[in-house]
Amino acid sequence: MTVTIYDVAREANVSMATVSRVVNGNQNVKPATRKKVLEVIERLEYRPNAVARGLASKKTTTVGVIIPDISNNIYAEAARGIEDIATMYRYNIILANSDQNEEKELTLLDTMLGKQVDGIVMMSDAVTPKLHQSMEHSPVPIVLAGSVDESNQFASVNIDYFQASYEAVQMLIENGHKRIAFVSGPLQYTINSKFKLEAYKKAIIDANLELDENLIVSDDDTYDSGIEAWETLSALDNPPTAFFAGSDELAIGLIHGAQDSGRKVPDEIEVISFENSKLARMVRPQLTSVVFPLYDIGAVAMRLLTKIMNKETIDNQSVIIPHRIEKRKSVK
Amino acid sequence: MTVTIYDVAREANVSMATVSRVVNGNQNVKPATRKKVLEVIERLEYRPNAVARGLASKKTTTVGVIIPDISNNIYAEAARGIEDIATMYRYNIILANSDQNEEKELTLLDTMLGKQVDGIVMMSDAVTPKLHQSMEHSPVPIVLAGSVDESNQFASVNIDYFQASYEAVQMLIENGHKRIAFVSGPLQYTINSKFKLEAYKKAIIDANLELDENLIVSDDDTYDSGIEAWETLSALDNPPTAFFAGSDELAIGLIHGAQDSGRKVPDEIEVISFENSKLARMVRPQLTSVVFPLYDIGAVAMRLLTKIMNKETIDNQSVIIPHRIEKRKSVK
DNA sequence: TTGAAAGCGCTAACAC
DNA sequence: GTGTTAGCGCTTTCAA
Repeated sequence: MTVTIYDVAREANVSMATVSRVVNGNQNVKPATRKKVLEVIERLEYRPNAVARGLASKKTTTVGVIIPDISNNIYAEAARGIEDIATMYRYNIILANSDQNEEKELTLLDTMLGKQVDGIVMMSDAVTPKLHQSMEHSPVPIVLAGSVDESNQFASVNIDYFQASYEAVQMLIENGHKRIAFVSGPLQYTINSKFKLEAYKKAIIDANLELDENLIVSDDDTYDSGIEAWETLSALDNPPTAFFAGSDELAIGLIHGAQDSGRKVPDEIEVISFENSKLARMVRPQLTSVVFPLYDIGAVAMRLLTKIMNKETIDNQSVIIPHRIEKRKSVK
Repeated sequence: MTVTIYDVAREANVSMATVSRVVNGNQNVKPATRKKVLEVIERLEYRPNAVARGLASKKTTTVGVIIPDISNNIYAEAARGIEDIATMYRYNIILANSDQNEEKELTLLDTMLGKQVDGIVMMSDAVTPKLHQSMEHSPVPIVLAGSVDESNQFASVNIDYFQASYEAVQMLIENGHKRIAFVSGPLQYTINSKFKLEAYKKAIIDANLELDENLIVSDDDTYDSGIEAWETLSALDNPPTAFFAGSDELAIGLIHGAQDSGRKVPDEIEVISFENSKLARMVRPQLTSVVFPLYDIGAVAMRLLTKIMNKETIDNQSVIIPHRIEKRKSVK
């Protein structure tokens, strides 16, 4: 029914081996033979079976991608970067959502390894010990994208979250603010707890400002949480006049909260975000934001993975991409 | 090196067939035997090779997903719906972006079929004749998600775009507007040209309003296009007072354009959108919008695909999901 | 430059 | 209940 390599071999009066050679671009085939085989392939509409090929060659030219949630813009952006580079190197991608749930992450890892992927790009906001251990046992290379493994044992691609956050808070400090809040996503996420928060604290302390725990709020990274954060923080006896938001949605929530209670941004209230998604330009005032270049991170991670799969020597497993702050109108 | 079914058979003193049976949950295995095998599997950390399994069984438990662009929220939402249901039925997903480019769509189809996917979910804003033909030749089932095939030859999941659009325009008409603009995404997309636009025209004509071609603007579905559309339309001698926007970004661009030139929404200008992404709640005023339930469409499409792959009888290949309009503040 | 043949790791009759 | 065996469709030595 389906045409196999054997069928074209027979029709072309050559052996399977020869057909295999022309299909795989092996040069050791006489041009005339190649031509003949190619014609038969065309005529029979032969399409190589990648599964059989994978079994024989032990390579599937597909990589696994485990991300928390594809419907979240930040991860979708990274996924696009990963897929673009994968395509460029002729890999396909098996994509799955973990919802940042350790058990799912473990199952997915196992499933993908069962499917014999040649490598894995992983995004996880919290590399737990168990996950870490499973990853160590992987027979194929894994690279972390926009995800921090504190043991520094895996290949990874990130920006300098601490430095970027420090600069963001500093910008607010330089504008004269004494009461600066940090409105964060989940503190279970390594990046939030170990970098953004720590950088916030250090910037405050370095500037001899009072570090007030009441000014640190954490919930999820959503718009509604931003609005809520505004409400609780603005109700303080001595409310903040500036905000360092962990995400664009949080920042927008904060801004809308402020505006809805008649405060002017940035005249009275200043907000700096950490993300710079396309949302940043779609609010008034437009967001000043640390740029978290997810597309690039995904792309670089995938490129790194191809190198490792290809056994090229890697100079640096822990890639740090340069960051910058995009200045717009939510900060003076 | 890697442990195979043969290794566990040997260690457990049973045949490969028996191991295969326990791995596949076949009931014809004595409990004691099963237990013994399971222990060996655990001890040896045996992980079945899905590629070998796929070659032998001719099923890969993976489906292909071809979408225009995963970094676009609308498609990401659908992808999430697809993946959730796929996971539920133990399928994995090979995801690829077509950029709505016919050639890429064709190549991707071919690649995925080569990888022996068991089925395909396809999103394409324009099913061209060539694409149509390739899809017809697919040896595995294909279902269209949020995509219209006018021949109605393939399984598909959609909403009633025409009716939904008609209702949207009608809402504006009922609010007394005489000059209503249609600000659309690309008119090459079937949904835009055959449904939204046609419904707009019919609603205008049915209400005995003047159908003015100057009020029909098409570019891409972006925020910036929305702003531009505002600029060109508001510069008209007899500018529109209401807008039917093809997407949330377009609607937000329109609103910001209006607000930036001092117009009040919805007091002076009313806008209704077609999408209802989470952006709809993140603008002031919040968007009134036709809801385009992409997550559901993806989920239902995948569910439909599982049924077809499973050779269940399908009562209706062309599923139409109910639609509704979410009323918020951009329309009075 | 080409062919023969031995797997790759598993499933699925079929036999016992 | 369990084992034997013949593939699944291809790659990859090894010879010629």
